Amino acid sequence: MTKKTIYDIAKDLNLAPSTISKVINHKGNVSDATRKRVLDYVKETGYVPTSSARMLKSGRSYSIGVVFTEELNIGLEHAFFSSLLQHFKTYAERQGYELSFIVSQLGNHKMSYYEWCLNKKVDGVYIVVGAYDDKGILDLAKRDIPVVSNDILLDGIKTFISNNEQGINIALDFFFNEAKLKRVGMISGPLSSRAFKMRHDAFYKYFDIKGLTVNPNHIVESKSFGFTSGYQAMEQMIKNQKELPEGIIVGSDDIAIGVLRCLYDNNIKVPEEVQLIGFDDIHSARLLTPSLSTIRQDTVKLGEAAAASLIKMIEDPTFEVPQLVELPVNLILRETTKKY
Amino acid sequence: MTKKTIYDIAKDLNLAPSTISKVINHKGNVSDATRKRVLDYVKETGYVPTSSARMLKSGRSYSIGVVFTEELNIGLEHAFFSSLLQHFKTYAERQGYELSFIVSQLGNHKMSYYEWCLNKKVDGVYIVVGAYDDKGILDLAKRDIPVVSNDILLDGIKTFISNNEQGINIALDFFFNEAKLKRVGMISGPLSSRAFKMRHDAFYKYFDIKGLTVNPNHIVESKSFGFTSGYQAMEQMIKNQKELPEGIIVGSDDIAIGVLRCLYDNNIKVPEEVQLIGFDDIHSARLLTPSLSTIRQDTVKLGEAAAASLIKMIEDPTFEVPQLVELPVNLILRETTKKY
DNA sequence: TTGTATGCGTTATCAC
DNA sequence: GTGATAACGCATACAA
Repeated sequence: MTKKTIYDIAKDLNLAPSTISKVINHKGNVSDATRKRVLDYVKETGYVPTSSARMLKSGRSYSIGVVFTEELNIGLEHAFFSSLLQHFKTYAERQGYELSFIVSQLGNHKMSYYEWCLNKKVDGVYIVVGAYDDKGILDLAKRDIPVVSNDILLDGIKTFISNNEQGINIALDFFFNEAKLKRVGMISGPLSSRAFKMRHDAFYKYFDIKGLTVNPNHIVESKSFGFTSGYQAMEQMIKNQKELPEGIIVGSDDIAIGVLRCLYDNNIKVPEEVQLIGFDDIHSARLLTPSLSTIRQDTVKLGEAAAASLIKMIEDPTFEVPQLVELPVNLILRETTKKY
Repeated sequence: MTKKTIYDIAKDLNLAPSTISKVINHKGNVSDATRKRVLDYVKETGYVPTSSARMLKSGRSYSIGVVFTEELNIGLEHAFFSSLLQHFKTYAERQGYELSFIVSQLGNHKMSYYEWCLNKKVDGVYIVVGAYDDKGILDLAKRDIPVVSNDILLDGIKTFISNNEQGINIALDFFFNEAKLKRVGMISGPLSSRAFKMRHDAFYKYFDIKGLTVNPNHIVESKSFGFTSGYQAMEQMIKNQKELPEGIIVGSDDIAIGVLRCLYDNNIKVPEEVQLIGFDDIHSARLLTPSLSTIRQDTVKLGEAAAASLIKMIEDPTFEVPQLVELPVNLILRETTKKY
């Protein structure tokens, strides 16, 4: 099967190519009769315009470039970001947009993110995960192409993230007001990551406002994003002193899973001796034993908000999107915290 | 910034557009001097050919369409398939190919998978997960476009999957020969899925060959793919009789996690009373407590083999790929089995 | 070795 | 309301 063109259609229908084009694009004046003839023919034969020709002519592509920086090679296996991408994708596709991963090599041409965008004529860019030292992203942010992100905070990029401070606050409120704990600590993620930094700072701010003092032995920074570094961070906290915190907030669920295992291996009962609250609510959080209490980020809303705004920006360049949108989170109480 | 064309370059350099094109595509005869002039200019200005024009002219796109059927809406959050996609993607990108999710609507045009492929002029198709009742996939398989899959078995699609029978065999060998168990059962996934059916059949075949008899009370089919259905399947097996199997093979890790929890809730010790072997080795299998023994599928090799073959098929249409390639699996012993 | 001309399938601007 | 016709940016056969 070789592809039909509007020329073929025009010939078959005894019309001019331009008329076909008008019908397909709902433009110009065409009589109802011919319109129907064309539409019927199109439906019957399943004709679809060739996008490359259309792109070439119109400069639009109905496609969105996706930047998914592969931190530590976890890439799409990283549950939280996969989920974000999943929901962004679903929303965008419903609006008729297609997603393409941005790559830095096409055929045998090397190129920057921005060049790639120019080249593929993508309408906008979605950064799921990005590194702050990624030159390509810095460059992209300065250009006039619409860019949204669920991760990175940068001038020129519209960011949709969770309200990290609120999350930490409700978790601490739980520990102090509900659970009436005295000793509360934190195992944060690597502070080079903005989100972890925000959670870490929110923790200190809360203590500050409430007039509490942070016990430095109860604060450990996990060196990386995963299980192993979480395990090590907890080991370190155990070594730090004899008196552990009664409650620990962990920077992310991924890290919390390592923390949980370390506690188990050291025969420290959760939640009886130590209560744990993670962050994210990744899929496996509820599957663990004990299942993980955590601060849930709404990946559906996060992904959809990013998608909706990007599409608006694309379709109406005058549309103003705030630089930063913070969505509320909520506390999910499971088995790593006690019932009150 | 408006995009430069080979025309602009030609003008700036006092050359003909075609000369520029030749240099860029490493074709035809160009003097070293002019080649260098052009190359330098290109490097300096960061010129990149417009892909739509190039596609329109050459009919190639250096891109691969991805079908990722969203079973039960888990989509990219499904750890096993995400992992497959991840590795396929990495390999394909290294070869200069780009991945695009196949959608059924572009702008305001509805279309079939195949029409989409024609439209986007993708060079080939990769089906990560597909449903057998998906008309679009059935249609695609009949066309002359190269299609590979890591899931679905269909004429016209080259499939790369794990050797399910081998997996079941080594697991059963472990239970019978190493662990010397007498009672071994299975909680299979939904048999409507080909892979689960293969694992289920391999189980029976093994018993048959060894002259063993299957205790029907020790076989349960999980109704779905996830935690909850695994939990329910195990509950049912417990209700079935007083004497549980000493060893259970579970159709997938996802299901096994539910099984594990059910055992925990019923105060049945793993691995002391019941030993468990899952299938897949998803990322979280090793993070559980107890960590899950499982039959590991090599998602790296699986994804890469599919990518490598697809690209070969694209670049050399005469290249013959076997209809089905089965890759070896291996048994990962963790904490849901005893040490021997 | 280099330049010219043509066409890929559309869309858009005009005449008719 | 409809139909020529010229771009869009590139690749390629062919002429110079």
